Amino acid sequence: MHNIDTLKQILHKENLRYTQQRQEVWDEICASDKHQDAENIYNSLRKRQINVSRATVYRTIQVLVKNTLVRRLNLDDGRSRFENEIGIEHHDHIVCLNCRKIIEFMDETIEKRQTRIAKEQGFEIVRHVHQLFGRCLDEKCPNK
Amino acid sequence: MHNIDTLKQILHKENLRYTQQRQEVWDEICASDKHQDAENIYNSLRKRQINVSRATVYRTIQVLVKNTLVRRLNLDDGRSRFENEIGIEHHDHIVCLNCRKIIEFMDETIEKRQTRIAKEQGFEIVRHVHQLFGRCLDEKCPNK
DNA sequence: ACTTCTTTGAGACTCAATCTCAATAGGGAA
DNA sequence: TTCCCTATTGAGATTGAGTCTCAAAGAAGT
Repeated sequence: MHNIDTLKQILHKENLRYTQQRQEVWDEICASDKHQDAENIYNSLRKRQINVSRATVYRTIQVLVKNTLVRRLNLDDGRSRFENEIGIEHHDHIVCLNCRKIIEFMDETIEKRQTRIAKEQGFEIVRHVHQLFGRCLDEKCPNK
Repeated sequence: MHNIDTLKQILHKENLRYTQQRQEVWDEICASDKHQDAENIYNSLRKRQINVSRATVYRTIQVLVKNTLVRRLNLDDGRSRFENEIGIEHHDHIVCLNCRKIIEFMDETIEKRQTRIAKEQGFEIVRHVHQLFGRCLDEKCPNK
């Protein structure tokens, strides 16, 4: 399938070998639209009887992030979270401080303005972080 | 002076005692417009013959951040940086990936749009993170 | 199947940050 | 000022995400 080729392609480019473990880590990240951390990914794989070590999970994620198959999110809670970045349009995140629900957003005006602002300051943007932390109105949110 | 009263006020509100160490940590953060990390703050104080432990630096910073005398910045390099937040107008940051130079920016349009976007999604924003990472054109930047 | 070189896994290690607990020091009462 | 009570401090232990080490296992070309 498509995901296998994508992975093989970047591993080849990086002079790395195609292995079962790397495929499984990549599959796991693609399979979930949740924003999983490394430990979640490791546990999900183990639960499915797939032998893989924490070290391999972390090492594989590094390669995937470097090649923009995966995006690393830092939501200020001490661990990185990961999301599939292939075939996904760019977006930023709104996070509920109570229930940790994550909503994605994207605003063309903001994107353009930040590019212009950086340019005015003599910067060329490589990446950006834009996160809105707040409280949601969800029924199930402990917020009430 | 003004900074002493500010600190005494919030310590009183938090039912905490006013101590020399807490004052020194707060002074050190106010004294620098650099975005220092906890280790920097600790070292600066030690260099000035001020006895204070790492534990106290970290503990004091927590109180200052909780009471918005100080802002915590997470620039994705594994440690928090801190800046005085008293009497400073709100701003976000542009960071050079090569020389780590930090420029502050603020855009009213972006601020308003993000508030509206969050509201549309049923969120009330408590705080936000907006950071632009890129490469600067500075002469001294190893970027060249 | 053979050889070579990469990858893997278990556990050691790193590093920022937090915690522990005995010793120290605010600060109100007298 | 001194006493007393309780919070704070400091040194070092601990935590936890993430990285490193190195012997054993595995990919891939011949």
